[in-house]
Amino acid sequence: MTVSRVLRNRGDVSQATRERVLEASKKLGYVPNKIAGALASQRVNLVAVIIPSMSNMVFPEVMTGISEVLENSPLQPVVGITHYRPEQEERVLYEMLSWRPSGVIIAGLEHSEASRAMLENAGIPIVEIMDTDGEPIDSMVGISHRRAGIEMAKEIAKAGYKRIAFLGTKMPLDHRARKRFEGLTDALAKEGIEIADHEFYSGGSGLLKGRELTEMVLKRSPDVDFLYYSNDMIAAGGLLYCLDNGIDVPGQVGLAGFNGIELLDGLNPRLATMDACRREIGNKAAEIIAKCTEDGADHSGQRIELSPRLDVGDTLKR
Amino acid sequence: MTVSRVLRNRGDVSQATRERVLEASKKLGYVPNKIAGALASQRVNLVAVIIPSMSNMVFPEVMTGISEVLENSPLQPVVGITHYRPEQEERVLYEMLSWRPSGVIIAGLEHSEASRAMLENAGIPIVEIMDTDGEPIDSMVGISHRRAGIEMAKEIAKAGYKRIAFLGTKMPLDHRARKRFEGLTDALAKEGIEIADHEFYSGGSGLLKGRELTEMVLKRSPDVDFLYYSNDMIAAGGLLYCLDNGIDVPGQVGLAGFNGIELLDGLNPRLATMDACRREIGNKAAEIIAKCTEDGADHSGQRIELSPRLDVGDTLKR
DNA sequence: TTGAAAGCGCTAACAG
DNA sequence: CTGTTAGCGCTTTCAA
Repeated sequence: MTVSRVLRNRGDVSQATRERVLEASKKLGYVPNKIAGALASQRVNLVAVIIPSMSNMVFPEVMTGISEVLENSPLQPVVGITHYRPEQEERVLYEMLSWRPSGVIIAGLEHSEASRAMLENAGIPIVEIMDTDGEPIDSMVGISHRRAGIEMAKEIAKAGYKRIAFLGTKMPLDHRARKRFEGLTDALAKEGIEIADHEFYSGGSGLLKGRELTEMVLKRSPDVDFLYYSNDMIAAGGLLYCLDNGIDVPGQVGLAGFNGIELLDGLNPRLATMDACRREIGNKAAEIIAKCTEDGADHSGQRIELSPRLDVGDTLKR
Repeated sequence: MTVSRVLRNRGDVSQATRERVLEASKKLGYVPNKIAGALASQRVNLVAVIIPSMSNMVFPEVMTGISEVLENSPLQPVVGITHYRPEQEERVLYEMLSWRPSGVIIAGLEHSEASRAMLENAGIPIVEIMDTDGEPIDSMVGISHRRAGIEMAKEIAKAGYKRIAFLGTKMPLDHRARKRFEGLTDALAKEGIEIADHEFYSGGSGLLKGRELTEMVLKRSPDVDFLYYSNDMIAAGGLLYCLDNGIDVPGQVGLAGFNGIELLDGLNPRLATMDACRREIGNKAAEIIAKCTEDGADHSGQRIELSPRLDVGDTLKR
């Protein structure tokens, strides 16, 4: 009835009735039922955001980026966590899609067959984020992790390091770390360098984990002269380990992380790292969805590749 | 019809038809419409989680705690971010409530009048988390930040520090930091000690911010012998600053943070801190909501106060 | 400018 | 065990 028109401020309501309605609804503490609204209008102002984890600092920042732009729109993000498990991704996706969101932002390009099918048939804008090494279902925005690995390899080789070790998360889980590893390996191979050692771990990433991994590798392969970590937090742990043990950084051993975590900016020496453009990825992804719902036009199939900035810091010789 | 029964595995369906339905729905890629379902059943398996921020490590951990228990239930968390702004909280809350969630978990005990009213009239279980210094609307689970401040003050006084400075977030925003500050101040007063200096900041907390604040305070008040920070990240920055500048910790200056962030476990020396029980708070809060929706019984009005564990680490004399 | 009526796609209660 | 029917609280369309 008229009430509905007032509350959604659709025109064609006289000032008098409008005020009457507003007053009454305030007095009754009326909160509209979006469920009924959504059902009737076939429109839901929700965007599903599906990410692997919330506890490693990178996804909270992506979320911040998404929220930033969605706050200037009627859209609201709803997050689902997959814990890097494809079955979980499938479940969460199914759950989310059954709410008929206006769009979905999902991390990664690798999905189970069922997940792909759901995404393809959802009939809403899909943005796959973080990674651009592969074919998106619809749009994608991210960086090339392969290229990130390659660039880092070039920098390491240029600095003259020869015995390089990789320390990172267990591979089957984290496709992006894997791609960086592959990029690194391939690019080093071109320089005639083979990975001297590697160590994979599972579980949370903290300074302590970084220390442990570093100690393990350095004890096992004392001749290693460069440590490439899959994230900044364990790299920072490694750095602290080296400092504590009188290892000259970057002279004796060079170090690099990944992500460009702002939190760690105050480290001394400054860690070599590569900014993964997390917030920007969130911004762009949200913008794509927002545009689609605003004008209803087709903004699908966008491919936005951002360029991670390499920061050599003080832990990589020049 | 029967399809609905199969998909919700309500009994009373023969094996034969059940399989037929399942097969058909899979082939058609059928995803049920929860909106319609929710409207019809007057039940929505969503729990609204309203928190101030996602970028400071504490709330992601609370979220993890919440997800952990909700994963074993039909419930799904939906997060809203307030950026520590009451108006934003009001907006987000209104938005969330209009989806008629099964419960709400909201950070803090301080809310605008409008927010309180909404919460009180929502007719669903409300759990206010993080803080127990005050009166909850319904249930609450958290720690007493006031007491945390008091305990830290006692420890500091016991260690013989006399010139204590507080470094933390700007007050009007963060009630919990304020309560710790007040607890600290009051307890120190009892020992005849007055806060020697304080410095408030706004914006993100990182190592760099910790360094800057610490430098500022130490230059301004060179006689300060203890620095109490409102979070571990800036405390860690302060610690690095002291180490870099040849300040003896904890001899010349003692340091303590707050939160007990696992990420920082590998710091050397180990930071004195207090575990804020973030994950456990998430667990308990989610459990309350889950119980309510499971048995429909009244589990309201619970008050769960957890005890933060003090860890003196190596940056507080003993 | 306002009111009335017809669904949106499901669930719940009941009848077969 | 299975089919039918009547809403859930809105939006939309159409008539007044």
